[in-house]
Amino acid sequence: MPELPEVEVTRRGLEPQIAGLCVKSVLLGKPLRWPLGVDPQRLVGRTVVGVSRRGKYLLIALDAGVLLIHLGMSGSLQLSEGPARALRAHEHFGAELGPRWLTLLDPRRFGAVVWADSMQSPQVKKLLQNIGPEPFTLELTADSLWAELKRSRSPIKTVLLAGRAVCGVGNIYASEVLYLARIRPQRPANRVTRPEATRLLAAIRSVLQAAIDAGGSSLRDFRATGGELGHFQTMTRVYGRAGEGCQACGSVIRLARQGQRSSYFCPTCQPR
DNA sequence: AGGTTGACCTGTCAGC
DNA sequence: TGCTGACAGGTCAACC
Repeated sequence: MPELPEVEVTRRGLEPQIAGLCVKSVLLGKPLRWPLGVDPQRLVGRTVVGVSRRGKYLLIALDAGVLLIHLGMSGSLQLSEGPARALRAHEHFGAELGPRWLTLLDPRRFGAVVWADSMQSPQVKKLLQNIGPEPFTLELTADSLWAELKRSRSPIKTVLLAGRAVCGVGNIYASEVLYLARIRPQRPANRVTRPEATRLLAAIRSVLQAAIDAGGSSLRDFRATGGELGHFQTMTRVYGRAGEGCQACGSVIRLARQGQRSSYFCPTCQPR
């Protein structure tokens, strides 16, 4: 589930609540995508310095080392008051931070919790090396985005999901972004025009910012760290709306399969 | 090398 | 009610 907005909503909720707190205990549940990479006991005694984000990874910086957390398809972090307690169903990581208890709830277990001694560690570099520029950085421009798109003949939707041209755009927001930019998801990336690249970058920023402001999308189970549901899913213009009328022109929104993912688009507003 | 496909895992829902 | 298959927000290794 979690795309960049959900991860960012999580980060914003988490950082002020855990910065400065000391790790008192750690519990592990079933294995996730990768092993933790450290004896949980070595985390005990460390202090949280800050929480940042790179793409869809959350980075919890400790006074020694860093925890990388990925929410996968179904993960969310929950923070509650009170001491450590046993992990419940689908909770696969728990950390007692000062007076609080942080858990990763992830039914499908596509998520990850990885410890590294620093951001320079080979494992961290490997995990983060293929992540493209952050959507809100100034170094990402219509020109640089267009140059990246020129390099691929794959469908533009596929290229957005790959995260090399720009990171953080997942399956929901890719459909929304391409609708706003008026580009058909199936269009080969290298046939996106320069004016379209300008619209595309504006759409990426606009859609992701709106989703962050809305607290993310809670299609099934996403919740912010305090348990709040996001409501961007009620604001989508095409995602999940096959058969409905386009808000702009009234054409029937279509569903197409690309790879194993669903894409939604307006056949009139988004030319091939 | 770039592009495509399947695999990972579990829950939910529609259809029979 | 119970079974089966399709589908779900993301990567990543293995193949053409």
